[in-house]
Amino acid sequence: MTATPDRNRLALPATQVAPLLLGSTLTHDDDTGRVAVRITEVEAYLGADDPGSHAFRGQTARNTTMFGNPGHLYVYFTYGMHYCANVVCGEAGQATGLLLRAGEIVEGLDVARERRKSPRHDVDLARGPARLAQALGLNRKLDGADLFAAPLTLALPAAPVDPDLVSSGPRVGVAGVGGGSEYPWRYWLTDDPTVSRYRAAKPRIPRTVNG
DNA sequence: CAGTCGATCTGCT
DNA sequence: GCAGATCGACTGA
Repeated sequence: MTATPDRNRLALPATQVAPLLLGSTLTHDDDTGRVAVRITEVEAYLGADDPGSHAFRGQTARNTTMFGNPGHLYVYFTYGMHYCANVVCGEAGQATGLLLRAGEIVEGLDVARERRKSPRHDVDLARGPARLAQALGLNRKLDGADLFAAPLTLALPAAPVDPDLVSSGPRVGVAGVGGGSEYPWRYWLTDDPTVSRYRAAKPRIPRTVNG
């Protein structure tokens, strides 16, 4: 390896970093346990110009981390009960990042099972962004944390995986502009069993008031 | 397997 | 007030 730190390899728009992050390993090691996940699915968000991004409407208290330096973890709380985690990419201010959508538990299987009681199959432990965050024990306290320092370790592969093994398609859960095939910004390892099942983003139908 | 729905925080209107 | 980068439980085939 050259002297180029892995952090600098993240200082590009998320769509360019995506193939590099697939196959990488993220480890979280604290007093509640040590779990490592091999990333198999990510979703790119491109900052102020991306209607599907949290950064689209500018910087807020929640998304400040996205506007910072690459190589940090952006953790947000959503739907009243779930955490999701992004790897911040690009240069400071660009607010581009990769949502970690799915992975394979490669270390700390027992700890991951303890954190995620419901699934009957280990393949479901980190299948989906909120599940992955829960299996790794990620929460708002880790928002802004350095991915290359304790308690986190991000290990990038020496070289990106073979492009033939990578598939891409529309993002999940992003409705309207930015949710169609116009933006195929979801990337996954083809045929990997831990990749989350695709669900088309559908606008919710409001309940009728008069029941 | 596909469709539906509740849980309930955060930011914007 | 309301929609959202979701999940798990439930329903009907």
